[in-house]
Amino acid sequence: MSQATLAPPPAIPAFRRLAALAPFDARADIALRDAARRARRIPIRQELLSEGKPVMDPQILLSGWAARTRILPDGRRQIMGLLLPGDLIGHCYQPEPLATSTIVALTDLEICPAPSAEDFPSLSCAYGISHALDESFLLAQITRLGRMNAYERLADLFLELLERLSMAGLTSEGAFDHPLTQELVADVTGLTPVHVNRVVKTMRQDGEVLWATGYLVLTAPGALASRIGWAPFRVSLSMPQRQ
Amino acid sequence: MSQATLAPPPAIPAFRRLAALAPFDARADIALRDAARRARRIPIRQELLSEGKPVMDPQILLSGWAARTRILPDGRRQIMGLLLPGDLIGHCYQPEPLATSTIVALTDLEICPAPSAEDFPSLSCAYGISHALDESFLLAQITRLGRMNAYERLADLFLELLERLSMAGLTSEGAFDHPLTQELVADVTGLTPVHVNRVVKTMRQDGEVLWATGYLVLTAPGALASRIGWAPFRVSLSMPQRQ
DNA sequence: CGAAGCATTGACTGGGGTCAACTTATGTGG
DNA sequence: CCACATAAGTTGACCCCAGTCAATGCTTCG
Repeated sequence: MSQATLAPPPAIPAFRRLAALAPFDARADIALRDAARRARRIPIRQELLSEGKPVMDPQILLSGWAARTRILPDGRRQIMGLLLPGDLIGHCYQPEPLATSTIVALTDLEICPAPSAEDFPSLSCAYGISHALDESFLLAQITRLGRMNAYERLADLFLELLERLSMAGLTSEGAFDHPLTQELVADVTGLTPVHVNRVVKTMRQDGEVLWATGYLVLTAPGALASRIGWAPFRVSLSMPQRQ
Repeated sequence: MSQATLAPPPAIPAFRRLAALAPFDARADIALRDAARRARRIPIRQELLSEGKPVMDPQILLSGWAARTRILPDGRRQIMGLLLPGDLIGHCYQPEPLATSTIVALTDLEICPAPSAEDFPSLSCAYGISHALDESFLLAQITRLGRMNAYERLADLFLELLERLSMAGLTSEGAFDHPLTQELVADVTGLTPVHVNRVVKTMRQDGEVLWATGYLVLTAPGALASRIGWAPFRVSLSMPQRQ
């Protein structure tokens, strides 16, 4: 037996995502379950990281949504990206890291300390890929804001969310639960809440989305993706392709 | 002597930047000079990385400017960020990395292989900080595109360039050389070339900038910074503060 | 049941895009 | 060294996407 024992697909969505990025061995799986037992609850609206302040030890987001935000002196707010179950928080490669953005809980959260990559080498691969994906989300966000119109921005964002949530097994048939208000979507997409509302109205009329508070359905994700030229994220040859 | 010998301030701008991020020892300095001797020239407009293709071994940009770009199916182009002397190219933490954006030379470049952090531990700190700064530039870019008007976008970009170039010693008195066309600035800031031209005209009339092809002067960087709420980048407590 | 937050809609405005013409560099070959 | 070609910068006229302002419903939850 030269091959390390792989853990079975995890039941916890957050860990299912990590395993989808790069399989890890049974030892790492045990460490993760153990960490999950020491999970901490974070109430909605609480800040996990504050821009300019030291960064906490690396954590895994077990459940709930969070946002990386920056606020301009005059109050304008931009959300740099959303954090979903299975995402990493506070993984840095520089010494004494300072937070470059504020992370705020959009729902009540569960987070747990991330087993260190040194102790569990089979996790470092998943961590590295997760990190690279994070960067890739930022690039997608830049393209959205810089070169897409309002309709495309919303569609592109929804497709990203669908893709990311599906890695954790949190979607079914193009549908997923979410805690987004139209104001939050506006702060992600660089629009105003009023205009988000108008665009959502159009998307509904087009039959592209069903949006109810807390719940979003993309009726034809594939068609929408090809219409706006959206493509899945790919940051490593070794990352398993989705079907 | 418990302290490692620190190298004197490097003469090459690219290395001066790295040393400014985190001091390294004489051994690393020698390795860098040695790498510089094996520098490669890249002609203008050549691609260093291509989106979706495997990433080359880690390199240091010794001289010249490059851009991280993404092109939408219909030809719209967005520049995610600019690469300046001393910036790192192709440093990834995931296995078998694939490029998430295309990197194209805006001028003739010199690049050299980056001495590995394993062989020269005193460099890993500078690499880590450089990596964190890169992310921080992406966040700045997102805020620019999402929540700033055209005037602020240009001012913010110019201040970022001034700050970054000054770390390599490539500025004097708010002035620096650059290879930017108004079309390139437009692709960075998410505007059209025509509108960039109009905004530059206003900035000239305001006395904020002197822009000639190849050369940019910010007449009062400090005042401009406080007017638009710009702040220097800070990603590590251990990173030396600028004066 | 009241209050606060969120969603929705209309009327109007304006920043930035589009189109097109023209001027000014840059440069390349004869 | 000039002639021509091409790229880059400049300007005006006009338009439209998205912002602003404001009023009105609709939930949700204490």
